[in-house]
Amino acid sequence: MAFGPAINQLRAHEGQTVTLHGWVYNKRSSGKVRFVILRDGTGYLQCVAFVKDVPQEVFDLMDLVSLESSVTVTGVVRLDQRAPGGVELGLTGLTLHHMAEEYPIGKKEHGTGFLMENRHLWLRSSRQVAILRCRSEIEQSFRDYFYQNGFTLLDSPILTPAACEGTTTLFETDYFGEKAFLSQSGQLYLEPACMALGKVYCFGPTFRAEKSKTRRHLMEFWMLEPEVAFAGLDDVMALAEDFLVYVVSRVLDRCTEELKVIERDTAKLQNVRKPFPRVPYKDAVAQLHALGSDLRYGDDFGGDDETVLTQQYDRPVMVHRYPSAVKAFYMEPDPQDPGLALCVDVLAPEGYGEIIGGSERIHDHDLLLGRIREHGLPVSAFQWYLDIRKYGTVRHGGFGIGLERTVAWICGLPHVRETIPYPRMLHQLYP
RNA sequence: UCCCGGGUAGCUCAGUUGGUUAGAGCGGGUGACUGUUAAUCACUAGGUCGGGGGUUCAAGUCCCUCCCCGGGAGCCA
Repeated sequence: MAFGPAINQLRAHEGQTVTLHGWVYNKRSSGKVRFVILRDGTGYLQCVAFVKDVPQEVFDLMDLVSLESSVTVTGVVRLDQRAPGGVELGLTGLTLHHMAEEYPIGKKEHGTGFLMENRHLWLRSSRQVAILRCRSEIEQSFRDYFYQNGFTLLDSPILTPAACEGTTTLFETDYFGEKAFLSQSGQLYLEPACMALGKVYCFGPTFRAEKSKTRRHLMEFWMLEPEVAFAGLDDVMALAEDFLVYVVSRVLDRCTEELKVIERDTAKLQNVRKPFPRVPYKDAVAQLHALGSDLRYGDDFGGDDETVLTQQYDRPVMVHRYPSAVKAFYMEPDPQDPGLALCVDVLAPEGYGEIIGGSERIHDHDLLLGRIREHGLPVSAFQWYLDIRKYGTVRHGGFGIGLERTVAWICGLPHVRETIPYPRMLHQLYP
């Protein structure tokens, strides 16, 4: 099948007769003149015909054709101020591929429950198209940044024998009679790999069986994790900062139209420049106390605390050196204060919360062995992980960034469910 | 698991102190209209008021219970 120009390229074809394929987005009529709005995935095109200008069967079909029917239109491209977008098609031919049944999603408002049940159709709406284009651009920029900065992509396994971090809930599956779990992080596999390749990253789906039911949680989400040999906490923070600045500027540069459709206030994204504030945990706690929080020193931040704290800044905030007790077992203790971990959480502005968590990893064999025992983890299962500390161990570190939370923040969305084509949420596995 | 808020037409919702035959907008159908912009206008079809039980002369409305959905907490990206 020969494809004509895309709707968003039509302006260059003024005066020409073109043929386009798409779906009927809307239709209107006024007696002897009829309008069919065509949608092709790149834009919307008003197609116009007067009764005297086209064969009767074409004019009739313009009225009979149902919303979302698939059609091919032929006509002359012309500029007209009255057309949405300023370009329209003087329709001469209309052929029907399939007459759609009554379309469930109307032009008026719908509830999110109904839209989620019809996610496969909801994807066709202009807002969802714009969001998914932004996601695609963000995902591409994730890969491009690390490719351009000398990292090697290292795919980590999805089926794993045990909890990477021990405690949190995992999806269990059967592996020829043995228990296997869907991965919740590739980090433990990246640490050995960075000793082979220097700078590595992985990017893939991640699974958490936590029964979380909030606007920030999915059971299945995409996470990118870099890991760098010879890197300390300051290097990890600098990397996270440089990376986020790149991603945001890339979206501002290439997704202008999409951000307009979503009605994102891009002024807030323009602020995402170096340097990001680096706030020690203990200073953040003091700051929150001054703002009225009853957070206890030693506790991790709650959702409200994160929101209040990030509202004090116009760009992402890097909170570092949390108490070791609330962080993962593999994090290097701060030599200045061994009760603290050399870790960082990057909190997105506007109340979007944690999008990055990273740290310097323990590189001393005996210290790590002690931590594994303290956490009640089976030493034998972690032998390969401990091995790295026996053969030329070095300081190293990295972070993980959640794609969906990043998309939600950059697009200014109230809920992560719109950032992924088919969200997997608590009690929702359909469509 | 816990705490809130919901469930009425295909969709989004209203429904007073418990009181006659349960309403609107959108969508569907029929018709009108030569430049519509979520077109407009007229007419029309469309309901097990989430399920079960109870109180009452009378329940969409009050009580009990179960189911489902949404938001939040914990946990996390």
